Amino acid sequence: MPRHRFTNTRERIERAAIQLFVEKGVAATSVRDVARIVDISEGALYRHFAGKDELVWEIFERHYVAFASRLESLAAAETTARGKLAAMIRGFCHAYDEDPLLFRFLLFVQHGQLSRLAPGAPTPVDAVHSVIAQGIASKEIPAQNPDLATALVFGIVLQPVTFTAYGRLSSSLTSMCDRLVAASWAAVTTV
Amino acid sequence: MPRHRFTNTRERIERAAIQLFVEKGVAATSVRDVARIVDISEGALYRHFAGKDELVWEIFERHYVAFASRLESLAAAETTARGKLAAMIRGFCHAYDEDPLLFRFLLFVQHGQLSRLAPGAPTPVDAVHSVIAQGIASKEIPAQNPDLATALVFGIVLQPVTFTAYGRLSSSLTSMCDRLVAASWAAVTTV
Amino acid sequence: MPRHRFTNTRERIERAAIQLFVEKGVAATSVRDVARIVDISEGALYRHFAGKDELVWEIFERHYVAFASRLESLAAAETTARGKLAAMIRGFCHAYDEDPLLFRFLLFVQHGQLSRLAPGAPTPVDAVHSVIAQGIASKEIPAQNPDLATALVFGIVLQPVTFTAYGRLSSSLTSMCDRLVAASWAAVTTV
Amino acid sequence: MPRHRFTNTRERIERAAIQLFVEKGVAATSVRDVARIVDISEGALYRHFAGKDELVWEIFERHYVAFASRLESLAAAETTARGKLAAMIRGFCHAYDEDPLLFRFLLFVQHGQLSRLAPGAPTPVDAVHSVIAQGIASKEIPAQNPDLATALVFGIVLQPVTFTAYGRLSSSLTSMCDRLVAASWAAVTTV
DNA sequence: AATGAATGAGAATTCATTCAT
DNA sequence: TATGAATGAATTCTCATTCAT
Repeated sequence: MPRHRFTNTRERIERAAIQLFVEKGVAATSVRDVARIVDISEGALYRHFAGKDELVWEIFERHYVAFASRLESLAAAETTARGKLAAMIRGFCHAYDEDPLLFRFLLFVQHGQLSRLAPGAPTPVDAVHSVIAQGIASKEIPAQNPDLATALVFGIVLQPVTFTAYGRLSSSLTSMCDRLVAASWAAVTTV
Repeated sequence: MPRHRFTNTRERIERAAIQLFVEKGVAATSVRDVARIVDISEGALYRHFAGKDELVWEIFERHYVAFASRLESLAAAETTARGKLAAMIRGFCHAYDEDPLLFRFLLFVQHGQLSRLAPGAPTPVDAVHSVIAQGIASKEIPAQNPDLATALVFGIVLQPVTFTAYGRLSSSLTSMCDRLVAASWAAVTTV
Repeated sequence: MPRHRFTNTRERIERAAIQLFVEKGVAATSVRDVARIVDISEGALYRHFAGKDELVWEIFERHYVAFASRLESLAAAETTARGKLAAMIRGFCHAYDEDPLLFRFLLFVQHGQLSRLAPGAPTPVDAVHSVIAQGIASKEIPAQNPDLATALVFGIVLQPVTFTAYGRLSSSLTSMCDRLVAASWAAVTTV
Repeated sequence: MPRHRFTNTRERIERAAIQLFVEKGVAATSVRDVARIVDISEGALYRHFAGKDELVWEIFERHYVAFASRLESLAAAETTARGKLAAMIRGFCHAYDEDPLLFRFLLFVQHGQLSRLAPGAPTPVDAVHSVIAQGIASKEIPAQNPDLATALVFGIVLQPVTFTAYGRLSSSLTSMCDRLVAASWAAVTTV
């Protein structure tokens, strides 16, 4: 049975991969597992991706950079530090709710992939860090270690994702978004 | 090399395993890797641990439960919700600074191990959750979802560990401890 | 060496396996041994069989059940107990002479495999037992324990196979077939 | 804890080994399995036997030769071919009933051990073969291939042991002894 | 005699990847 | 593009055996 032209095989591979990588972890997911879900042969997968590592990397890179850019745009549309931070956190929440699997993929997989990013490539951490640093410079945020402040914001936003994955929280992040904004601002301004 | 008597092979295996599991991840660490560092044969390792899974599990279980108990003791020695929470966060910081590798091992490995814990076994999450729930009951902490509040505290405390692992923060957690306590309390009381 | 198309690797694996299993025993035959004879890599073997156990089982099951059915057909074509028994014994002899290796494989391997057979699956023992029980019911065979009678027949027919394997008898069973029939009948009717 | 002098460790090892070898097969039984049952260390076992192969061989050789001699004595005490044969078959039955595990050990293990026997060593097969050959010479038994006749007798006597192992027959061989004698004689004299 | 840690060879199995078709 | 047989290296684990104590 020849597969038709205009297939979306590549997308189906990415989707299956994301799912398995999140469910079982990258190392525990074999190329065979992915091929089986997509219902193609293992060999066929190599027509679309150079290898397993590339599969992980290509999915990661594209979405990670896009997400970072999106965060930067959201921040750029606001004028105050608090507004920028709130917009970014809302961006996190929406991104998670739009595609929880993808979000968790990016979260869990980054450990192994960050080192491959181009040196100047924008990252969500940079985006938040930059807003906080500017807020400190403009005195909107009290003087402090901007890296630690960034860590606090990331912790506040991402830990609920982890808790959700474990079933300790119900699933929508958007519904907690205001709380996360408030908590982040409180954490960052309480020195 | 003495063949036995006064040998501490088991401890050396645990130490090597923790190091490699943190550096490369459990899946990417082979039994051979561990044996090579300890400078014993692969087969010898199986005299001390029933298998790779057991190796991970035994190290995890012992320290995880011990840490949870320690947190509970620290909280029990305090009377107010804030005091309990502060004591526990200090407990986290000290635990990390005492043995950063072990702490990160527990942090990164828990995903796969939590399901093996005995049903009633105490966990750090339970310890913090319990203090927060009591604080809400006693009005020391405003009414709110205690699970979300717990997530906020964990995010605030653990994300700096992650940032430290990536070199984005300098290494001592104790030095930031007061800040983490303040940020946690602010996050939890700002609803 | 063509990589595939019109390949009969699976059959070659089965053949090599039967030979080695008979020569050295299942436990003493490694997957590597089999792969070496077939001249493929060990890994390649797993494309055709899920594992060593499955290799043994699949070969056993197919031929064992087929042989049992064949015996049943042979018996069904006869009318008297003696005729049925004779036909079955002839069936044994022909089966052995057709493919002595396969026959010995079935004989030596059954110990470990019988428990995996589907509960109602026909077996050669059942086939013979059934004929004997009917013969006793119809008074063609004197009243006696039909299990013991079945054992006698099996012993008479199979022991020559064992002796042949040890070189104590020359190889064709068919040539002794009439004798085995006569001996079986004598053993079964002498109470 | 030093074990006492006058131990019977060696006997206990043999007993455990026989049991495991019969239950699981020689190849599937590890030295560790044996040591565990005897409750000694693996190393200690090597004080009593040079190795696993020797363990099998020493148990086999002693009992096999003893049994063959016993059969020869039993035959020697009789004068007629039928009497000798009957005595030997009774010997088989008693040997089995006295120690079914040991009997089955000898039966199942001989395949791998017979080649190690000293060239002239007496075997049960030789004993029976010799009686039958003499019976043919003396016309007590009709002219025929004495090897085939020996096979018939062995089949008739040993197959019930196999059936017993599978639970298809109840356990005492002695109770069927007369029947086995009659069947054997019938099989051997019906040419 | 006995222990138990250690070895080293080898077992079964998995897996990313290649390649003829 | 797609297939699927094949590879070869690596992985987990077992086991008979040795040896210092």
